[in-house]
Amino acid sequence: MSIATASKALNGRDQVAPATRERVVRAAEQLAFSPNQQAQSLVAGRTGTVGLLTSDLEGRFVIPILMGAEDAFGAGQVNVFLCDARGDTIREQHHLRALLSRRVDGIIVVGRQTDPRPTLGADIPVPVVYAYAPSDSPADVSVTPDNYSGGRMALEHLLACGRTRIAHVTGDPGYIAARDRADGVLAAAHDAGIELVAEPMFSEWSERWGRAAADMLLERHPDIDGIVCGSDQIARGVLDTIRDRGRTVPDDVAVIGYDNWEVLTTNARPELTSIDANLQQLGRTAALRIFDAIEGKPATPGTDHLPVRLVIRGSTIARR
Amino acid sequence: MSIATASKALNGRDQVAPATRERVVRAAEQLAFSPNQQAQSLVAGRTGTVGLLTSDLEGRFVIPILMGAEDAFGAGQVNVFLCDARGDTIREQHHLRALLSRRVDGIIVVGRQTDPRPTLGADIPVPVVYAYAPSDSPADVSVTPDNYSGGRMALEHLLACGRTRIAHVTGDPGYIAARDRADGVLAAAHDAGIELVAEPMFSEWSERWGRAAADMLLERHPDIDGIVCGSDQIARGVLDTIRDRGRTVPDDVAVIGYDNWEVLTTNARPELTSIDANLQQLGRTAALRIFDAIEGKPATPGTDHLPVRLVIRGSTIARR
DNA sequence: CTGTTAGCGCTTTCAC
DNA sequence: GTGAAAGCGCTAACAG
Repeated sequence: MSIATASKALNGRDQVAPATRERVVRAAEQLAFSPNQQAQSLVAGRTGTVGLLTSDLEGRFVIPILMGAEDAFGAGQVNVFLCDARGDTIREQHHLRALLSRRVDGIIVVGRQTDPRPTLGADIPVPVVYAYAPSDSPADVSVTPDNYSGGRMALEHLLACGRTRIAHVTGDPGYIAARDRADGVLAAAHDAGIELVAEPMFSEWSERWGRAAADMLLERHPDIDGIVCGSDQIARGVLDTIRDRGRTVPDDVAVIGYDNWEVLTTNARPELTSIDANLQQLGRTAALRIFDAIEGKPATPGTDHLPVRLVIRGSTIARR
Repeated sequence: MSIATASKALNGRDQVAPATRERVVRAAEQLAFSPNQQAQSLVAGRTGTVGLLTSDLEGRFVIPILMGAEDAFGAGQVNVFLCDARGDTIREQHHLRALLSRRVDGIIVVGRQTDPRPTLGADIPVPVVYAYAPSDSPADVSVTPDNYSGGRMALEHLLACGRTRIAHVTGDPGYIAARDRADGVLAAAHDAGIELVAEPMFSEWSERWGRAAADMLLERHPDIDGIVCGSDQIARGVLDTIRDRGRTVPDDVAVIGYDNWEVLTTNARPELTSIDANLQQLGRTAALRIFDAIEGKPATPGTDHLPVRLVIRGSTIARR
């Protein structure tokens, strides 16, 4: 029995007698034979591995994206190298080099904010897709959540709940995510022919800020009936203050968060309505882009803004 | 110029003339040559890759562990395949097979709770270390946080803060983590010659339960001055209720959480003292165990309980 | 010091 | 239908 024949038998090549194939398969099982992917890759010229290069320390964004990517690739077909650059360019270069020398078939770069990040450069010999944080080069392929639409969606939901005296409390204005969401909120208000009770309030992504902002809003606009928050953390702070001041949610004031971070939304009093960025879908899309590029399909460069979705809970519509 | 010589030059073998080496290195740079790890691994018999097999969907535990492991291996020296089995045994087997056929040098298995998990079996041809969730086979190597000591540490801290009328509110009694922590709390109380104001209260790992439990405790034991919580989520609920009932933290009641989950602890009012499981250290230790095993050092089977640490914030000691 | 040779484990022609 | 041979990109052993 030659090695070549065994190879054909195991790989389903059709130049093998059924009987022979049978014998080979049986033998392989007995020996618990598992083909050496290293060697297979060497001859095939592709490894079936992809690198995921991230700086998302907390893993809040990267994990759903990774899961989506795994889904798209098909579990076990493609494996993912996860590398954490910790926001350090040197370390990123280091990891990039390592990934390339391991001959990954593609690279997904995941940022921790939606601000554009520096491109890895055009001379990478494998396809690269930027997820969450788009690349600053229009020649690259990027996928990112549509924060503008998210902002719109949040405000429109409050309108649909019958609210008209609405404010927007959000995080660090240095983040483009904060500005995009605020733009969406303002545009939706404008389209509906209403004005927010106050200018959007920017500060930091924390519960503390949510508490402080809500305090001020309730003081100066006692008739306020809806607050769009730029993050779930801010929303948690807002909820606390409303409660402390003896008002109820959602009867007096409806509150909506952003990110749909489960640990925050489902533990809130009442549970928090929020905008979900569909990160798993984002990961899936990124993986598909890589896949297409590997197959040689021409990539459309530029940034794709993927749809987000509204998750309604008790902070905007009372549960009975 | 022969290929072999080039290889020697680039790998720092000492049988090359300095001038030749110089020439080779320069040429390599010009061509942006990066050696094919696949081929190197094939001949070396080891790949410099490790598999991280997890079922921790949220990534709350796995990310710090991954970071610790990366640290220990040295960034870029070893790369990590991250595979998420999603709590599904079939998928786990699938990933395991994929990892083995990729010839990883070792496997770290990360669970999402500290209850022992089924072993992958003794017939894996590479070293395996179980992190967070130990293996149920004493023949395996496991590292897990020392929840018992964590419970002790929490209670001792409240004692050190002068508290004596203390209760323990924790999560699902189906989790060994809940039981271990409770045992530690009780043991420390016993050693100090005090009794808890009530039996440890088990229910679920949620803020909702924390709120309900605190309500009951304050009702029945108005003089209570300290509460050890089994998780930060529970602690957040406890804090809310204490506040709602007009008592202050830490003056009237000191509260300590568990897990040191930043998003919960640093946003609390006041910020939450908590027990940190040192997961990054855990990851580092797991990686070192793998490393030793790869080097052929004999492994000590069994479960190692790694020390945890106390992180003091305003919920037990007032900040001025 | 340099180059030749063999071989890592596998797949793929291409004769037989 | 089967097997011998070449080669994927690299390193190690040995001759020159």
